[in-house]
Amino acid sequence: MNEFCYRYPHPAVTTDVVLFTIREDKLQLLLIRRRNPPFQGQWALPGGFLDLDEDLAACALRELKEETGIGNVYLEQLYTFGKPGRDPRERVISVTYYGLAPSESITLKPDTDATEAAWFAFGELPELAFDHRQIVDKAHERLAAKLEYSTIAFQFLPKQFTLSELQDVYETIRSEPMDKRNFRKWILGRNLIEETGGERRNGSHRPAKLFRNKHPGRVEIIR
Amino acid sequence: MNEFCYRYPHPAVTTDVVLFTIREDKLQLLLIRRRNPPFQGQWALPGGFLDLDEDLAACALRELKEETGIGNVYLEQLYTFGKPGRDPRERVISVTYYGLAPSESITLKPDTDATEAAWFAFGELPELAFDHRQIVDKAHERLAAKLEYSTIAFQFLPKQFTLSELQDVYETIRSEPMDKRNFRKWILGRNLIEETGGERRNGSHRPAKLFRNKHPGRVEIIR
DNA sequence: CCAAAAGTGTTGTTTATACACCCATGT
DNA sequence: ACATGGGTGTATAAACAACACTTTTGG
Repeated sequence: MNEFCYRYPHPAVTTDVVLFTIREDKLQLLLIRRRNPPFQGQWALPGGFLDLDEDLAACALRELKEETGIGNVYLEQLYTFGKPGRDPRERVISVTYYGLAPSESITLKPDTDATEAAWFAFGELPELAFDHRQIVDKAHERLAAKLEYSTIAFQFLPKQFTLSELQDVYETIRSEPMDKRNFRKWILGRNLIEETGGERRNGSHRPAKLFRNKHPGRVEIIR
Repeated sequence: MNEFCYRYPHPAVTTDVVLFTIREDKLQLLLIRRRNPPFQGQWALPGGFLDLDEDLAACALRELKEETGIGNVYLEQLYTFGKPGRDPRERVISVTYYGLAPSESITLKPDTDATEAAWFAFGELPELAFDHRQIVDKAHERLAAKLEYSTIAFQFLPKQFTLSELQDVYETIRSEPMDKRNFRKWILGRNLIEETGGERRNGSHRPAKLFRNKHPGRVEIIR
């Protein structure tokens, strides 16, 4: 007990993750229900304490995996929150990440750290533990900004996707409709995607051509 | 000695600051010479350990003040660096900030923590301690990006400035010349600045009109 | 009168916006 | 045949880029 001693006081360091996806044409994010105090029973971002031999991003990925079963997602460092008093137990610095996952690739497997993990529509979030509401707002702000000048939108989609699906991503996050012809002209003019040759038959209507990201895995700055 | 004990290991948390200014038509940044090991005698970013009751930004400002005598500058959180091994003593998480200061307002008063503080041209930096070179590069990248879509450039200038001075800021950071007429059309069309009515007589040539930022203190997103 | 930086418009090109109909498919 | 989402072009407006000479001052 209390065996880790230092000559000067040290804060605790955690990572927390805001993981977005798009389901049912809504922007949703992943929360876990806390099984321990403080804020026991309340919804919170997945996250936890940094291991001393572990990189920050690795910690974020590990906690996400442990608490929700989700791996293989795109994560990017968001901001570091550290106001004194944000955790009632001790001084905690939280290095936060945000991430995007295609809704297909995600299966929830809640584990020991959390009693429950679930997706919530961004517009219908419950009250969150700690200052997590502030973190969520910052993540949303960053996501919306980055949509406009990077290829981050592709991270919401599987390897192959239709132009309508891509447009849906933009419309959902911007929460306003876009003109179909202008959108297609714009995205095709960027030289970011190419036809796969395949098509998707999706119901009683004309099949849609499938596209792929020319530089998958990498989020690039455009404009 | 070793009186601060925890049940789990805690990393140390520091803040480091990349402070830019423009002098002699060059982008310069502020370094201190380390007076203690590790990296004793090498140049490094101003910064130091977080006090447990102190906000992160306050820590950055305090260390900057203590080590260089500079206060009252615009600081913005940059990124958090925490790779294991980046400090040979113990695990250290560094929450970094970058800042901009008008060259007029800065007087260096090196203090006890550092033997020396000095400005270096960005293109002629000495070898830096820790991973500070990486931090500097990230700060420069962010500064250059932010110049294009925010009003951050004003932070390099005093309250009143001429359009040529403002253009010099843009040209210095982008390191390429801009067309004078297009620049003036562009910046005046943003509705960000206004004439003060005064003018600056600066040598044997026509005096320049002085302008001021309409919303001083606030860095806004434009475009 | 000379040197030096301040100031000022027009034109062509590129990029963004507004807008409506036909196409291929499954039932 | 019809309902459904997929696919396509043109015209106008706005933003950007290229470009050179006159003005005011101090010495």
